[in-house]
Amino acid sequence: MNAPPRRTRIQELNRARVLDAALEVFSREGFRGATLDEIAREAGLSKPNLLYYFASKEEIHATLMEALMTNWLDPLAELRACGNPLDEILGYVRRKLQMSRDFPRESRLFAQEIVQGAPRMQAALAGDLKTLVDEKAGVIAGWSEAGLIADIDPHHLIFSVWSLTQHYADFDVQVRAILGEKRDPIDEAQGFLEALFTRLLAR
Amino acid sequence: MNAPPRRTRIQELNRARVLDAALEVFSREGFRGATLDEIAREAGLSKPNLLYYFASKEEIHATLMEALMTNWLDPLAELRACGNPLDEILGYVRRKLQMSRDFPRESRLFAQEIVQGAPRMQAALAGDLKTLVDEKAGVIAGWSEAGLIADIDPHHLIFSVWSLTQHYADFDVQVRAILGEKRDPIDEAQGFLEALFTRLLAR
DNA sequence: TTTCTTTTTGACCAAACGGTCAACGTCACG
DNA sequence: CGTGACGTTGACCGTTTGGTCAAAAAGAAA
Repeated sequence: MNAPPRRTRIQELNRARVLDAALEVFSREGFRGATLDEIAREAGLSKPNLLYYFASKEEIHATLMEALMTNWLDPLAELRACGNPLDEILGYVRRKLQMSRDFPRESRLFAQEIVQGAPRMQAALAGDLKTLVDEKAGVIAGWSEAGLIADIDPHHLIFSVWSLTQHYADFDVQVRAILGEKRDPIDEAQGFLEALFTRLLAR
Repeated sequence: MNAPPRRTRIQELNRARVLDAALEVFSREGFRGATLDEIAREAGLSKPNLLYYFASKEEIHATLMEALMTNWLDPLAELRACGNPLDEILGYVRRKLQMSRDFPRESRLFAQEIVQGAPRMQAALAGDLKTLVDEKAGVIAGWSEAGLIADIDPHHLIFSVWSLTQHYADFDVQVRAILGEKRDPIDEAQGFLEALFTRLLAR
């Protein structure tokens, strides 16, 4: 497929620094709102130096999105048809919620891209993502038909997992403004969401 | 309080055109990503003409957010303590979902602002919004204690309504990419969400 | 040390940005 | 019809934007 990158230690290090800085800025400002100057400053490099590692703003963003896509699909990919249905779905919810806690910037980067109409990700959505979702929706539909869980639309079930878990990363400011400083949103969400999905799926 | 605006017909019309164009562009690109040139073009005005009606980009955005805030709180404000608990909550869900259908741009504008850390809305979140949410959370907690609905955290219940309904506006591209062209997302969501909240709240 | 490659940077560029202004139309109303 | 307020615009300004480039500095290999 693609040839091995063949990178020096310095390249490895500085590319990583750029991508981390870009994640910070893109997830905060969106693609158009982000500037190379800000990314460079955040990465601790001069702008020309940054452009030595990545040819353009587009390329940085594309690199970030590509890496994100894989990690994003992972928690759903882990859902096993052979496992206990309720456990499998609750496990998926737990993994997604954990990602909202551990990778909120990634979640917001993804949210930014989708809210803006996914101008540089359409293909991935209709491709890999749809393929995986349809497959897992099939698994869930099978469980419903076998009477192992309640009879609900599997696609909308998956959407509900996404929205309920990602909400705690994407809308973090709002959640914290309402709950106050003393409460840990995601900690509380864990119990709430487990109860929600348990009740939803019970026969 | 604030003096009556005293506006001509032309002012009324053109201010409305600017705000509509700005809603389109801001909701698509975020604050920094949006440009006055694009808003002006979308509104069918020259840039200086646009700046005759609004002093700055900030002012357009602020005007938009202020108008949005009221409409955004409305569906929750309508929740009545004296009504039937399940009906009241299902009614709230229905109203919110209807807003995702009728005002997706407003939903995305709001989402953009929050995802970006609510830099020009912090006060409103911790103020009016928190006040209203806390009040209604109290009502719901009362229903729980009275044994009229299941015992769940009222704040997280409200978050779940927000995330599940707004998802269909904010992540519209993704939802459509997965469901395909022939399915009507919000139409299907109606039934799904009613089932979800009925099961969640049942004693 | 020498030589060659990789890395870094200050100076620079054209385009796009938010915003201004003086001048010029257009409108309502007496 | 005249006149004063309202509405519109082309030309312009200083700054920021994504991106370039030649030249210098730093590493690696001999």
